[in-house]
Amino acid sequence: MPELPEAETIARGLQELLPGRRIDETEVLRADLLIGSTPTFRKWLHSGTFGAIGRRGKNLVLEVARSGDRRLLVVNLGMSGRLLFRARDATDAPPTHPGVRFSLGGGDFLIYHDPRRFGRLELMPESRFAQWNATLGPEPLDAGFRAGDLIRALAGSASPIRSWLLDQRKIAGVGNIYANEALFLSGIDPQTSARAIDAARAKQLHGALRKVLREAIRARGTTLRDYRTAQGWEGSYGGRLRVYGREGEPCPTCGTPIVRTVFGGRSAYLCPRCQK
DNA sequence: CGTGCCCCCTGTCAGC
DNA sequence: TGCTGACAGGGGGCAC
Repeated sequence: MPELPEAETIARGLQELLPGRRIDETEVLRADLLIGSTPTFRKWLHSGTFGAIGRRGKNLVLEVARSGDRRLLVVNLGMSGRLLFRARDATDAPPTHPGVRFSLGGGDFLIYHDPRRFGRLELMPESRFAQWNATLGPEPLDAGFRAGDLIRALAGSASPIRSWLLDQRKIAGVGNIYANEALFLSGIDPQTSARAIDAARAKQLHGALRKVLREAIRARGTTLRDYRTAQGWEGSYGGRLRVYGREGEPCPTCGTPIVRTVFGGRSAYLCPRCQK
């Protein structure tokens, strides 16, 4: 579910709510969501204090400090995960599938909710975090990520470009929605081999990726079904998607009906006229 | 090592 | 109404 814009939106929301809050207790209702031992997870977090909240790719990164030590709570939301701040005076219905509940004192909670349980939480010491961080590709919105970097990276791979974009080791944070949208904007067929994309087209792809990711962040992400911000709100980018989920609808550029194909086990949406 | 396929799990919806 | 199959934003493991 959540790709870079959704994770960024959640991180920004939590950054307003969590820093300085102490964890009184951690309840693990679904141990299969954790990487590592549940008792260690609970014990270490007990009396820890949240610091800065950020994101790496599609993952949320929550700093926790405890008696001079610092660890990173890394949360991957899978397809249906939510990381919700629930205030003491919340009146809406509580989450239906809570997996981990952090008591913040004063009756406030941070709740990890995940019906499908594809998500994972891992509490990482600094060294482990550095090792994990190194497995992920560059951040597409970083100023240091230049068109030239993308052009060089594409040259080595025979994979279809859509599959290449989904590989988190190549670029961090791009998922199926924004890969399809960026390929539409740059006029590239999703099945094109990565190394068959010339420099001019790759430069367009670089710009398109940054454009759609920035637009989506401004709209607080795309809610198709499960995604919610930390405050429980839906994202509004769904109505602005150009091709994703729009099989049979007219291409916004030329009016040709959008086509859905399946490869690599997932749907690709494209305009057969605009994307060659 | 790179790549493609299957599977993890639950909920929802279309079609019969 | 109720059953069945397809499908969903992700990613790890395995065979080739």
